[in-house]
Amino acid sequence: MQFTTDFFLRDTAEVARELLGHYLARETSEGLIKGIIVETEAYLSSSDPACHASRGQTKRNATMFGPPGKAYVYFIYGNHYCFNVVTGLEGKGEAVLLRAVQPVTGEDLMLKYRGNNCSEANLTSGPGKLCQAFAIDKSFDGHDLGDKPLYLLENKSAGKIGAIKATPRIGLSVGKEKMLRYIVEGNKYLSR
DNA sequence: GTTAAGATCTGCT
DNA sequence: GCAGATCTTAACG
Repeated sequence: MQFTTDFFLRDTAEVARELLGHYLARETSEGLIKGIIVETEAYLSSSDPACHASRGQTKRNATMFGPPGKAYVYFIYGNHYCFNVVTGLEGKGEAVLLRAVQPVTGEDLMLKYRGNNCSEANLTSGPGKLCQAFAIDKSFDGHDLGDKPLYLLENKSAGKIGAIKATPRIGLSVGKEKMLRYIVEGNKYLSR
C-alpha cells in the first residue's frame, strides 16, 4: 500500500513524524532494497532560515516548490546527496529530509553501493550514507515517490516501532533551536 | 568570472 | 575529537 497525495499535504512537521516506521523502497537492476525510516527532519518555508526555500525559489530548489510526494535530491559538500520528500501545498516550498533508515531487504546491495567494508549500523545512518546505499542521485530529483524504482510504502505496524522523540536538527548553522528532527528513540540505525 | 558557504562523511590523532 | 576532501550553487563584481 502506497501513500496518497493527501498524506503529504498536511503540516510538514506532522508528515516528518508520521513517516517514521514506514518503508523506503528502491528497485535496482540487481534487486530490491528496502528500509524502515527511523530519522527525519522537517524543513519549513516560512521563518525557517535553515530551509533552502527560505530565500526564495531558485533553480536548485525548484522541486521543493512543486507538488508534494516528489523526491527533492540535492548535492552537498562536493561528496554527498541528500534525499527529501516534498510536502505541503505546491508553491509553498517545504520538505522532509530522510536522515536514516533501518535496513530490511538488500543489505548486500547496500554494502556494495557503499563500497567500503562498513558495519551494518553504518550502512544507512546518515543522509549521505542513505543515498549511497540506495543508489540515489540527482537523477531522482523530481521523481514521484509513488512510482518505481524509488517509492514509499506504508507499514501497518509503523506505530509499533518504538517511542518517537523530537530533537533539534543536525548539521545546521542556523535554525538549530527548532525541534524539527524526529527519531525512533534508541534505534540502532540513527545517524547519532 | 570569481568566490564563499553548505541539511556530510571519513580517516587520522 | 577534529580537520580535510571535494564540487555545486548563488551572490557579487
